[in-house]
Amino acid sequence: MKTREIQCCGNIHDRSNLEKWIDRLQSTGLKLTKPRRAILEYLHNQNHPITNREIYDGLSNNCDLASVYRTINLFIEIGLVQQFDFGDGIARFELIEPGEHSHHHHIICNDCSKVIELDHCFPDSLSETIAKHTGFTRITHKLEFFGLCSNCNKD
Amino acid sequence: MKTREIQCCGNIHDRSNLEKWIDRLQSTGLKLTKPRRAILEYLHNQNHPITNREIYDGLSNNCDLASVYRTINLFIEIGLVQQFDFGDGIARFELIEPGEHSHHHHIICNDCSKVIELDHCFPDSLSETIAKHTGFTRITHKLEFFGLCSNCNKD
DNA sequence: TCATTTATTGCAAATGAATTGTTAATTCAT
DNA sequence: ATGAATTAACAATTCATTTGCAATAAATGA
Repeated sequence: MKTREIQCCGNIHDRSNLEKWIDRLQSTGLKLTKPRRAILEYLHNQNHPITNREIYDGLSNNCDLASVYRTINLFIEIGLVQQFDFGDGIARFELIEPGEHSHHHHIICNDCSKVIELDHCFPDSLSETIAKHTGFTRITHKLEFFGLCSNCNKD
Repeated sequence: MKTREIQCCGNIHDRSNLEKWIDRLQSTGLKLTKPRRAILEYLHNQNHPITNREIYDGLSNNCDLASVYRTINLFIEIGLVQQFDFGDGIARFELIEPGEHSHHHHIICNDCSKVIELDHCFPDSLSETIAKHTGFTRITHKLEFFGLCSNCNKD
């Protein structure tokens, strides 16, 4: 397990396969509209979860804020986007690869809000134990880490 | 590690030591007002995290809603209360014992919203690994589980 | 290409959680 | 009991998010 550090000006994503997400959108039967394409492209250029307002601001005049909200909710429904909660009451969103292997969490600096994407997680055995003890099935989890980043840690 | 199942009509807390929380409140120098005492008592009678509105409704006429919000924020500041996020955009709160041993999470039914308190967590070594990999310090985490409870699982 | 159908957008207004300003009331120490 | 300081109530506000509706744009077939 390794950590993928995300830089502000870099991009860990393969930029060339934006088309893959457009295909995934169209394969659902939904229309490929100008706002949807723009939002998809904007999301694709990001390297950590962003808010609806950040999308709206980043797309100045291409799309109404309400449409961003509607589009993101739609993307979540069809499994294109995952929502993350960094504890500040503002939902954040990220394009998500299909299947299990996209599962990941983040660590957020309590001081400067820097975000690092993590590949670390606890073993499935924990969820299985909880399933046994509680009788719950189809168990998922939300997990985010918080702390002070190396910059903000300097006393 | 065992699971403490919470029943609707039972109460796992020792009801008699409400006084202990009142002491903790007064030891901070804050005034013990009627609303604060009522909120503390109401929290003490609960067995899982509750919303500000639930407190307000449960205290009909004893306290203004804005005062509930202010009081809960105060209780968080002085470490009497911990906030939990069940993913629906409404903050929930629970009285919290001082010290490490009160650390716990929950599993919430996606269907009926039933909540079970868990004593399970992953080992500290995970946080330590993340600390090493990211350079972050003072690492904490937010973790909640979701799934279908034994009642809602019946296909 | 054009018309038709249907989904989708933009705009404005509404919602709901949470916060805040201000004045009156209450707590606590004297 | 009295007075200073804190706190509560009330009303208004902020901010994220949702919704109703009329106008617009996308996909489909002629």
